[in-house]
Amino acid sequence: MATKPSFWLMKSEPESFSIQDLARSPKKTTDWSGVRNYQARNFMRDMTKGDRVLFYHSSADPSAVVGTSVVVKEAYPDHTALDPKDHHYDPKATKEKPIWEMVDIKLDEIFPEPLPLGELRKVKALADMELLRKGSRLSVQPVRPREFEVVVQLAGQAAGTAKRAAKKKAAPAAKPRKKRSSAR
DNA sequence: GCCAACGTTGGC
DNA sequence: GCCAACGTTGGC
Repeated sequence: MATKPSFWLMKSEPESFSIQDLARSPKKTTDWSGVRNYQARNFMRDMTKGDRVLFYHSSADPSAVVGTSVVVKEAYPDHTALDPKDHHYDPKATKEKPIWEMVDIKLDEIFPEPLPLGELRKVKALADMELLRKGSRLSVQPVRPREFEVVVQLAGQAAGTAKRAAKKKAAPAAKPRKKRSSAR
């Protein structure tokens, strides 16, 4: 690839399409139809194959970054804009001028533990993230490489913490060990 | 081109 | 369910 991969964040309400839905999709891939915001569309036009995407659950309990995915198909017309029966139908769109576009993304990983918005706000290195800006509503947004890296790293840490907590919880149920002299 | 009214998003 | 922050629409 000519350029380095870029990094993005895409929002979805888990009620309509969750990362678990993505995991169950054929080839763990979905098209990102239904975006009806020009800025978000323009960002999708900037995407190239191999770009990495943070998957975010909005209006969730709690809202959180829940995993990562990869762009596998670059922007092409969003056919749902042409379908009068579709919820995202746009009467201004035509076959010649589709207006709206979408990309395909494929699941990379589901984080062992979601990273809630509240946790992300505590992290200094993420202070400039678009997602954390007051009143930010962009459903498709760029993420700095550094921010992407930090989020993925945090997800790894959170997983470790959760594992240790689970172990601790399970420990009291375990049989008390017979003491024996250690050779060490 | 201005701007009020309206609709939507999304955290809380 | 509330409401702040936006984006869009349409009258003028």
